[in-house]
Amino acid sequence: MATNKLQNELKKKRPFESPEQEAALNVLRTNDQLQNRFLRLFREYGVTPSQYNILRILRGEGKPMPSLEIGERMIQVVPAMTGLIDRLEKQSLVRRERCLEDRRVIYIVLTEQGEQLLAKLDDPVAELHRALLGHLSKSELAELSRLLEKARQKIQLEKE
Amino acid sequence: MATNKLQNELKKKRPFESPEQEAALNVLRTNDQLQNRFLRLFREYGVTPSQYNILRILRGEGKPMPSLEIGERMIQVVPAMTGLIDRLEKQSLVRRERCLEDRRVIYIVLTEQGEQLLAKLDDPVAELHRALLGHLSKSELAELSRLLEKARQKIQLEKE
DNA sequence: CGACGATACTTAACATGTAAACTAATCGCA
DNA sequence: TGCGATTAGTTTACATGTTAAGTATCGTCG
Repeated sequence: MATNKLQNELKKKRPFESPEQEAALNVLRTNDQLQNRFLRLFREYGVTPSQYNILRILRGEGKPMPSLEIGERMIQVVPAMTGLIDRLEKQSLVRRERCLEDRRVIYIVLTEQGEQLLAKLDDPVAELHRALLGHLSKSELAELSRLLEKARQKIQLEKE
Repeated sequence: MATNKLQNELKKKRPFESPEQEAALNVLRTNDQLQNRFLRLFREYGVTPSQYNILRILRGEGKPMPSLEIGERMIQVVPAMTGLIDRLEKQSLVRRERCLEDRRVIYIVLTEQGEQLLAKLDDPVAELHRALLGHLSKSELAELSRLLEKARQKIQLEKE
């Protein structure tokens, strides 16, 4: 075929220079659309995707964590954490607690309100995942995850 | 197996709730890492990924375009375009030109400097794509693109 | 021809992400 | 002991993306 879907979606006049570039743009575009949908869902509950991510990480860990450690599990660079935590604290979804043994460290504690918000979001989030990606078969989803994981291998290595 | 790669990467203690969620997080994480690498490359040349994207769209079109039309080809919402164009204009990579027939419309024109910057970036960009994704076979890349395109079908339908 | 709605774009206010520079506390080791 | 390097976190400055509201221009219909 002379043109393909993404090319058409982007109204590109020329074909892609390489399958690598096409795949990279597909990742970018799919991510943008997914993020956009979750952004809207989270907004109904007063949080942003990043804020939700932090709450999820805290719940997953099951106990307070230093903010840098949370940052490591996200893609984010350190300074972004400060403001993010500031806003979560303002909503009383987390609490800062200085570590007594090492006074440089500040633990982030998930509050009761934070737990409750997460609980309220569990079903809508799972449902949105299904609504957006449920038309792919289990084996397609598994293959997609496999390919994306393989894609990241090289990227991470180069990261140093 | 009890755990998988992404689960491990995220230091998650519990498995994913669904293959849909796992795939969505894989898209997110892969995108972040890809974007991060391109961010660094573009920065060496004084532009950001969004700015580069605009220049590419202009070159692809081959003639000046209204800024809203450029915005449509990106994921972006309208107001972001103004600042983006402002900064490109400050670097003399594009130029604003008011349309004489319809004075509401402002055409964005790729300048000679813009063309030159794009030309300088062509090789490094292609090379980075290969460096980051070249370890996937052609058929894997094709399958990845196919799955991502299929993933977007539902997302787009659900839009607005 | 003149007001009203639509269209193209801008402005403002805010959340996020990046880099660079800073502060405070701890560690290592002479 | 005590000084320099390291580590945790904050601040600042700026680019980007979002929503809501504003401005200018155009088209149309009464």
